[in-house]
Amino acid sequence: MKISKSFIPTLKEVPADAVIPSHVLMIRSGMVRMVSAGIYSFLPLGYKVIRKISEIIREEMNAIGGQEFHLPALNPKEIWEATNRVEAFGDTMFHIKNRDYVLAPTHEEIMTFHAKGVLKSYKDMPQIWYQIQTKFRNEPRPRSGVIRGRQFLMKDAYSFDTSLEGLDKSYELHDKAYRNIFDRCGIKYFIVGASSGAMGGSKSEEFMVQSDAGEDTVAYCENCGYAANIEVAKSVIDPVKRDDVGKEVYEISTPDVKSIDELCEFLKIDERETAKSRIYIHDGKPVLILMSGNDDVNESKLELVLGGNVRSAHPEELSDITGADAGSIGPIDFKHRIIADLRLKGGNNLYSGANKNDYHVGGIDLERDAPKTEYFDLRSIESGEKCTRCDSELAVFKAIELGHIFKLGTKYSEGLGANFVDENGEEHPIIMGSYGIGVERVLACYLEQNHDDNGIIWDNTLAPFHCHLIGLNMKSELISGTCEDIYTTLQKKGYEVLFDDRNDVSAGFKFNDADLLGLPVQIVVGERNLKENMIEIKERRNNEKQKISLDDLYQKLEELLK
RNA sequence: CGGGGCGUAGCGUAGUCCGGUUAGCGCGCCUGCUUUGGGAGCAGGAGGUCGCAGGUUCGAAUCCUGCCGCCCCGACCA
Repeated sequence: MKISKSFIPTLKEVPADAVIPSHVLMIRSGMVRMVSAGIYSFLPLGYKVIRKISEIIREEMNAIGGQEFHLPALNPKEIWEATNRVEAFGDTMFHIKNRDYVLAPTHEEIMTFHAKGVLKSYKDMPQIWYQIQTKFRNEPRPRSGVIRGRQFLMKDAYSFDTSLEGLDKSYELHDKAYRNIFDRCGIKYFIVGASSGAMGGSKSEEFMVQSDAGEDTVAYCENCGYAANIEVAKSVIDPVKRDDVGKEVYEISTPDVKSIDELCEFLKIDERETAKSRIYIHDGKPVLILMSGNDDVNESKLELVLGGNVRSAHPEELSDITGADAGSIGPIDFKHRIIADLRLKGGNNLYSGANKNDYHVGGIDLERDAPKTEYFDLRSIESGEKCTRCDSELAVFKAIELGHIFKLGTKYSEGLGANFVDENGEEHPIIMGSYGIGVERVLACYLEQNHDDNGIIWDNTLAPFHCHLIGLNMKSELISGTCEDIYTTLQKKGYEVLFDDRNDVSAGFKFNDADLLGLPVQIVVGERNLKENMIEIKERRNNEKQKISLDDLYQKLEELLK
């Protein structure tokens, strides 16, 4: 491709709206342009990369027996009503105004619709069906460029099996395929066990990439590979101490002391000697949550313990429930359920609120003074805490979800009546799995991990072109003639070449554009070297330049672009 | 949906507080000449409903009201 004839609108300046590196680079290198919040056009260069990623996905999916579909984005609403997901998605689903259609945010329903009545016998399975298509979700806040859009490209696959063992096998196949895909794309990722949320089903794993632009927080142990979403992550519990001599409960006047920090300051004690109380409402009933010191309640863990949704009590509800306002609430004589973090188990001589404004109590022994207290893991873990598996230090950081594999079960086959008949003539719902990859996220994550101050650093696998041929002064016939020869020869040899043949652009401009676009190898043809029949070759990954003979070019390229 | 910021030429921005020439600058774009190993030089040129709609005023990019859009934080997130 000759740059003089192509549409690759690079930008020298950083666009005001782009914040994270991948977004900046995609815009600056002319891969995408935004049309509206969370809605992007892929320009030729960006689309070339998307196609390369898609092709890798396709190859790996086909290798495990996947068959590609092309499905409608426009779906009759009633199919989605059969599985109750119009309600489940709520405002996240786009609705068509002048007909009862919705824009598909994913494709479980449509795939199941096609399975119904066709996968009739156990002999018809297993099957793996997939598609690589655009999905639509009315995200309240699109962000980070293509990482969270209202319209995005997703590969999703569905497996159909007759037994849980069969599902296990399909799941394992996808797990392997996903590792191959991300490995081939050159992305550094890790795998997190996760809850499957609104998708339903049991086991699921997320393929994650560490990034400050991520929307999930995860804990990761580099030593043993333990990885978990912060919502469920565990660390070794460091319990509060238990003194040999237990005091009796006594009341302390603590005027204007509200926070744990103020209490510690006032009494000259350590925060580990305190038990913080938070009131939550669950099923309309108040529950007192006790945490050590300033530890925060992890509401996801709390919901797992209690089952169903919880909310923290409104300030005006507190005194009805406890007799005191926030800052003076505690477990002693509390009339409702008490749940404490495991850290507090066995602790004594603790300080907490007195359920009377401006008073606290000391000398609390939870086992003695609040014997009905239940103990659970309720706190969010932090970086530096010990891994429960190997006692190494855990890291807690943000991550982007690239892919997600679920064991769905029968939610959709039951909802839509997709049944099969087994060996004994009995009818059962098909057992399904669901497996997604955010295709644009693969691109964004790759860029997050592979760039420097000057621009992108492509590997040969995903690079939109293999090499960047730069003719420095195209008005020189020697240079332009040589470049044309190289260009033609390289193409004949099967390389994808981007040829900067512009004759009105200075050398520095071309170099900087080349670094920005980041193709793996730059071939620089300039008058100075060409006089000696030499050209320069630069590897973008390490910016190493070498002067080589024109005759050695093709062999050198073969080495570099293996 | 809550908090904060922003909206001026294709891109990046000054001017807005304190209303008053022809809305300024850099990049990019067009023409010509020169230039070609790290974002060239000179000369000339084009390009603006100052987000939209009302209002105040002799006069509005600037003040007031409403709306829209975009970014960041939070809530939400298969």
